[in-house]
Amino acid sequence: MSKAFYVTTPIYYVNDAPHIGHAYTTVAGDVLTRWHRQRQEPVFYLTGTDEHGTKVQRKAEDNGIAPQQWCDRLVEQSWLPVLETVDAANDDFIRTTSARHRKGVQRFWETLRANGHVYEADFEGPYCVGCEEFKRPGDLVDGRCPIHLQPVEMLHESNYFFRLAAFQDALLEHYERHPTAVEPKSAYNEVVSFIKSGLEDISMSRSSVSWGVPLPWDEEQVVYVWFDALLNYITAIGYGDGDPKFDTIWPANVHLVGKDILRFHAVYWPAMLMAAGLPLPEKVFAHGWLLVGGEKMSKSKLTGISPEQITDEFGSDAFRYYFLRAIAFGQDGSFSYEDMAARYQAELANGVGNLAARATAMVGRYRDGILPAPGDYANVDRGLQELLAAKAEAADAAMGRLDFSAGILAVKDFVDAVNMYVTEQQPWVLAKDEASAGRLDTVLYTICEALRAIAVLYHPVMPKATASLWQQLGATGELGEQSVLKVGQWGQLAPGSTVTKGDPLFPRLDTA
RNA sequence: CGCGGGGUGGAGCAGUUCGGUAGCUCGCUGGGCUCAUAACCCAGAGGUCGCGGGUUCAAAUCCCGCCCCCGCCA
Repeated sequence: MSKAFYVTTPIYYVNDAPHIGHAYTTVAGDVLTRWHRQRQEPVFYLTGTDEHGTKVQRKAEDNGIAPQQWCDRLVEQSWLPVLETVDAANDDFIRTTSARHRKGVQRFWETLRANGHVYEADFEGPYCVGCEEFKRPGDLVDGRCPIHLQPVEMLHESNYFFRLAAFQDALLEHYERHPTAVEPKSAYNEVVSFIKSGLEDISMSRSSVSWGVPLPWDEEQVVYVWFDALLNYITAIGYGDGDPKFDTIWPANVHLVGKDILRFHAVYWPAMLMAAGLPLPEKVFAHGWLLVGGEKMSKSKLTGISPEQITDEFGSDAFRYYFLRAIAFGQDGSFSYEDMAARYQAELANGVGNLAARATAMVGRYRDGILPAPGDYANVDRGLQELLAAKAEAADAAMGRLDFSAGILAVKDFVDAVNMYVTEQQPWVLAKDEASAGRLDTVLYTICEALRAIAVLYHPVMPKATASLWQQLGATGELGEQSVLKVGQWGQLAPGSTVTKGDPLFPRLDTA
């Protein structure tokens, strides 16, 4: 069995309320994995929640319940439902409080300790509870954490340290050899310059925290939350039990991360893996932020938008389409309701949706809903077929480099070309003259066959609408199993299929 | 001198790696069509590419300086 194409999202912090930024990452990973599934590769898509740390513990106590109950509640009520909301087809959901994760974390650090990568030392320094991190004195602003603007606490601990500094050269060499291991380029440069600035050994345990995974060799301490959380990527796929499935999935092909957590994923994480003798992930991709009104969303500014607010109005397909289409992946992008509505109307309702409606309506009206066999193809028809092959190839190439907007644009170009083809071929004129019946058959077939390809190409992005289109075309076979690599082979839709005009794929918005 | 992102037609963005007709979506104006979700197609108007200097035959793109906006655990 060939290795699965393995994609991960960051594990989301349970205390946060899910907003469209989280959903954006989840959708990106979902589209990427669905695309690879339709390249007929084995795929594994993982997401989950990060549940340990002082903040969670305190929040639970504030609410008068045990931390585990607090986490359970948030996962059930907030995080799992979001996956439904955006129609994510993840293969697993890892929680850092699960037994398999704790077991894997303990096994991992036990191994590193046995191999001499962990040592004990005293440490004293300013600690920010918000960051769950010791600060360097130079980072502080007026004695406060520059991020949380809260006073720091001076903590003295006897901690265990991970020999991060020892991996500095190996990391640099790795990144020199693999210039696309971190993308986009700006993120790569940032990582390399950070490593070059010098790495220091880093504390991997906490004695002051109890809500975490206990060190196997010292139950008085727990694993520092980041060095617990990162391991989800391997504990979810069987690292803890030595499950043979692990080798069919690891290493990850893509870790999707926000640009803020780049350092953890592109410096600490590979160093940890090197220490454990495990292969490194092929790529860490740092995407940008979603901005609302030009600013980063935040709960305090009340700009955090929940995914439901959008899907309730536009549906999950439009949500998925919009964020990947309108924003260059890897860069910040601004979200606005107006832009979302405008694109929905123009590209989905008036574009693909309307094309499907005009096509199915004409087959219904002129051919009683039975798809005619095409006659001889004219040059225009062949031109459309060639365009499909070219655009399908372009879409695949774009998706391969996580350029979702270019991938979608390639398909959209084809949709627009088909709309133009309909206008130019004027089937309604052909229908008035019995002598043109053969030509009408060819034109109608061409339009429907083009739609078949559009359904296949758009399926990873918009699973629901394309399933409806597939059914309206009377196409056979499982849509999710249609190959995006062979989608350009003309003539896959069988003549004689029953074509039905269904409800609009994307109803127009009430322009109130 | 904390780190980072950005300033391109009315709005939102691409293009800057490897200088050479400034592109896309929406909006706007005019025309075509009537199969379709008042949708579709064509044409057009609209830009000192933040500011100043430099390099060059040629700069949104390279170099120097400056101004402004924004983000900092998705």
